[in-house]
Amino acid sequence: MRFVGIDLAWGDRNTSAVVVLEPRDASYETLQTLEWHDALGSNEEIVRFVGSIDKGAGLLIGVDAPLIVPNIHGERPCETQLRRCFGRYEAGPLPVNQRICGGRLRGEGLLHLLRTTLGTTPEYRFPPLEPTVRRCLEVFPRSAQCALFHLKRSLKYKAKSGRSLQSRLAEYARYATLLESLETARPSLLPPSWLSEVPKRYGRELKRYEDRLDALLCAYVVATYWHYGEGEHCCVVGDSRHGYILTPVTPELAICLRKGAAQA
DNA sequence: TGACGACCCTCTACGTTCAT
DNA sequence: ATGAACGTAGAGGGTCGTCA
Repeated sequence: MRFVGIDLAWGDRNTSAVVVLEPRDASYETLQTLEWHDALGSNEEIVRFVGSIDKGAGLLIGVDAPLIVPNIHGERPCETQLRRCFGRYEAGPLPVNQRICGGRLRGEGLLHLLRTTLGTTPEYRFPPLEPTVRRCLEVFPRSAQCALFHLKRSLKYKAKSGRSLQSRLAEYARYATLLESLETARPSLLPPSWLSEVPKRYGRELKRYEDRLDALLCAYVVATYWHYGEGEHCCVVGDSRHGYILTPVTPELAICLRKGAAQA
């Protein structure tokens, strides 16, 4: 079984990062980093890289990018629902529609390529601990951070006007420390060696480090989902037809999301 | 109740810095 | 002097929280 996290750039100009996790032993309780790449270009390049670590058995991929976007205008129902519960944590998702993306949605292209090349489908329903499952699911790191690390507000490490480099570097260090703390979680994540090496200045290196952190978190999220399935640890918001987002949850967030689903 | 700011992420355009 | 690389500002859609 292998778990892949992809931080997918929306456009072609920026690079994407991929982190691959594998269970350390047959107990599946501890995950270790098998492989990573933080400067991948096209979808073809990404699929080639994922294909290079695929053993043909179980493969679960988590992508930080919209994969199913049928709506022309407005936002997807899963985004509305997610914002209602995560908005107070300043972790609401970006509304996505075909108009914003100019009708050219990179995630859909990647999903298609992964399906035809590696046989991973976007169907999110499968029994936990199924060792031969091959799926590709949309995940959202910002909500995952709030739920996994019990944050009151999302981490502010993204470049934004008025945000100093110093404050961003502090948030990166915090993010890295929080990811390291997953060593004592279930499943346990052995921190990769690069995790504590936060770049000290602006530039490509910092951007790629950021992508790697998000890709690592995406991989961990799908691994958690594989372990527990949908329930008190993880929720799938939305559906395969209108688009969905997989996110870890706290018990309070699970109640909020269930309430939202009942109203929808 | 309405207005406003903040937030999510990426892109484009433009200005600045650095190497050749 | 020139071009490449990089940083910054603002736009885009929709919702939530705060304040008047």
